Amino acid sequence: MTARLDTPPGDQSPRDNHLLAALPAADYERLLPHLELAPLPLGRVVYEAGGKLSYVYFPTNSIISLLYVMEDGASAEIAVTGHDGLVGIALFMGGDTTPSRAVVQSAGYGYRLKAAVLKREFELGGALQHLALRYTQALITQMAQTAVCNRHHTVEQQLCRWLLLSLDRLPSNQLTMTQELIANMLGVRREGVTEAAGHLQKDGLIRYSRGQITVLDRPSLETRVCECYAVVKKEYDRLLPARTAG
Amino acid sequence: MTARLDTPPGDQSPRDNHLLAALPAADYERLLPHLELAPLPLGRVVYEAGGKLSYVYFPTNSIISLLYVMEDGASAEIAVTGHDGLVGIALFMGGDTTPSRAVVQSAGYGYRLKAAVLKREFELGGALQHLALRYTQALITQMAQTAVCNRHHTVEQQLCRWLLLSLDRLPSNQLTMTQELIANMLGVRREGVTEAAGHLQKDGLIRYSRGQITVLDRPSLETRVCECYAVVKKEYDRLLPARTAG
DNA sequence: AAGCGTCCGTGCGGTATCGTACAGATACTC
DNA sequence: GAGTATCTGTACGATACCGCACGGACGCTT
Repeated sequence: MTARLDTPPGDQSPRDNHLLAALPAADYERLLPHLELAPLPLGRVVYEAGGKLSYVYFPTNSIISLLYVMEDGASAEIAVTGHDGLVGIALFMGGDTTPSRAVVQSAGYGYRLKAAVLKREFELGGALQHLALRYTQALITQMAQTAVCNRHHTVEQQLCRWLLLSLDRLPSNQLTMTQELIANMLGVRREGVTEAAGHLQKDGLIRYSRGQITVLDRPSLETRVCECYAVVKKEYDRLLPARTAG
Repeated sequence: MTARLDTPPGDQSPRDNHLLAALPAADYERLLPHLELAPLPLGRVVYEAGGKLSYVYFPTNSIISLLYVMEDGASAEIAVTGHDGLVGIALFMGGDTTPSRAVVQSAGYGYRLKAAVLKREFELGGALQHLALRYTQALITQMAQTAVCNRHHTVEQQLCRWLLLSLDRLPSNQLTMTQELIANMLGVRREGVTEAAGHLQKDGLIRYSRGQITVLDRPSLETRVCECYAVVKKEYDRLLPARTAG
């Protein structure tokens, strides 16, 4: 299957990203000329582990995974970002690079900003700095909770968490993702995902077919998920602005 | 056993903390009047999950664990901080609090700064801001690697990682820590730690007795540890200054 | 409509870790 | 120096997940 973008660029606005949407008019307009719309097809590596970042990305309707790939090829998702955040925190944190990789998990679009432009804006100490740092703290919570979840919870619980985190960053209740890929994200066997997803399907929570997952019963999903999801969600809600109107 | 501090306060200097040590004289002297020496006995909860932080701590010879405790009481260590960093990043990140707890894992001392003082200094956008942000990025790497390690590596590998991370933050090759407590940190059973530590002891890498661990053969520990330790160490070395002379 | 690649389901033995229970050993207390 | 609390070692069945193998189902291509 070819990775196809399901939304035409015409529908996009930088304000679809919650961080950009929360900027005061003055800051926003200062950045606007520098914001480039970037198509983000499934599987695109936004930046490689250890590679120097030349842009930060503000996703709109796409989802980006932060993934760590080990020496032996095994992998694990560290965190996930969508319209609620940005990709490339290492730029303003001062390290310029990270040991993890950023890869498009759900195709869509985002706006990107040249590294130098972002750094300059960040150094002003204004709204963008505050938003970026608060977002980073939310991201930290997500990573911490991922660590806890990896230690203590079952594959099925983790799958529920993963589905809900993805759903929160998508416009519909449908996502395009094979079990193989989910297994890579969760760092488990593909068969483990098959089994867990089978349970959820049998109980009517989701429908699964050849890389298309439809969530049918979100409330039930939330009863099966571990506490990790709620902890992360609550922190995001607390720390970050919801999407403000146009 | 009572928690006893094994170093008298007289030996302490704020410059023993690498972040404080890296501050230019002007910045350092501005902070100095506000720095209070704080004894940090074993087990002391520096801040509680969800609680408001009133201080940031700059450990000197103590080690602080960031620990997440689940609803059912199970726990997992998210990251660890010593003379290389600071405790309380939520203050300058803007969230004021975090869902995890900070607890003293190895007794010693630290210097603390009132929240308001730290925030003010941070807002200046000077050396402290840069150092704090770079440290935060290093911490993020540690958390990410903890997540990966929890997913993919054995208890023995994780124990080695944990020992090495602790050792790097201590002046001697000896640490005071029961297997029970280590198990809480790693989020595994106490018996799992007993078994793993038994292997290491049998092979002469460590000596273990009633809460006293002596590392006898650090090089061998480094051959048994998973890649996670080196990844974290390398990022800390890259991002942060080593201790500069007094 | 035949062929082929991808994706999903299943089965089975192997292993790491869990939960529980208990016994021995070391240090502190009185 | 007897008693007690704490810490460490051991054992054993239960369980979740792994590694591997293979079969079947779906969908695209020609």
